[in-house]
Amino acid sequence: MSAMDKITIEGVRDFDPARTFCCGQCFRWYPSAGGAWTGLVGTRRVRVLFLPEKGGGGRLEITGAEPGQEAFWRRYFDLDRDYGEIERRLSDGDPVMEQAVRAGRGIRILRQDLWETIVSFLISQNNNIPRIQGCIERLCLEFGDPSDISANTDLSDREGQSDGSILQAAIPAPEVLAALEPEDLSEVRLGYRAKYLIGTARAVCRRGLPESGDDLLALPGVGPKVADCIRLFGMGEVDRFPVDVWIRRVMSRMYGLPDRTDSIRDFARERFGDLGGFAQQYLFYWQRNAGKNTAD
DNA sequence: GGCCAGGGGATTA
DNA sequence: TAATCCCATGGC
Repeated sequence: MSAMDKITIEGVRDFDPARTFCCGQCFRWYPSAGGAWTGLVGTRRVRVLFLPEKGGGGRLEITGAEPGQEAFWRRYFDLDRDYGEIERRLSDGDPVMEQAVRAGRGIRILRQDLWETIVSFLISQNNNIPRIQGCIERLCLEFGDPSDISANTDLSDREGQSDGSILQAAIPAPEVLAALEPEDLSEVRLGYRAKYLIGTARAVCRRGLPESGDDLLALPGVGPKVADCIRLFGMGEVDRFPVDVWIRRVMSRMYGLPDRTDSIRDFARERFGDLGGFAQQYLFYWQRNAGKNTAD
């Protein structure tokens, strides 16, 4: 482990870190100085900077990543998938998606750890993103293993000053959470989600992590929406189209659909097919940033 | 299938 | 100060 651990990946195309980290799929990436982003993946804290080059591609610098781990990061950022092709296919013949893709060009679907994804989206239910992030940070700080920091990955530009309370520790292991009672989590302020988290941790300790998406619905606190998020972000099922209030809003407004989850999911399966997950991310980001868009 | 409590906090009226 | 909303689920 060196103070200068860094991986550089050349020839990266169709990647916009800010959009990727702000499209609702992940909660542990924060803006850093100079357009970089600092995040925690597993126990590893890294800083990511994308440097565009002439010709469309660019160079991805991952500070704090161990040399030799390039394959892991290529997979995490889904770098071997052709997102330019996905953006073209979704835009073709669909003026709504054309706009959504234009607003969200460069979004990638991260391949996140399954347990982290389960914990994150259990907490996310009926909740807003800043508070989800706060809950996760408090949970990790109190019960998680300390972050593995091998290089300078300070959060030097968050709200203008560094913040020593975020990205300090990893998501707690299932065994750790399974041993808790809801009152032990009171300071994390999860509300009614605390009992879901503990119940799910106990189920995972008994039966292991779910291997199929259909097994997710047996976990306490996991319904259709949360299961779709876990399948899309944690199990690589990129055809999943999670329907939440933002998606309902944009779909009913732009496609004239009735504001009902079932009909929206049916429409998405018909229209987007195996690209449903990508379409969902462009639409979610577009709707969330409606009115404050620079790319459109 | 519809209704509503569950927690908490930010935003809006 | 009160009402409303937020990447829902579970129980009735």
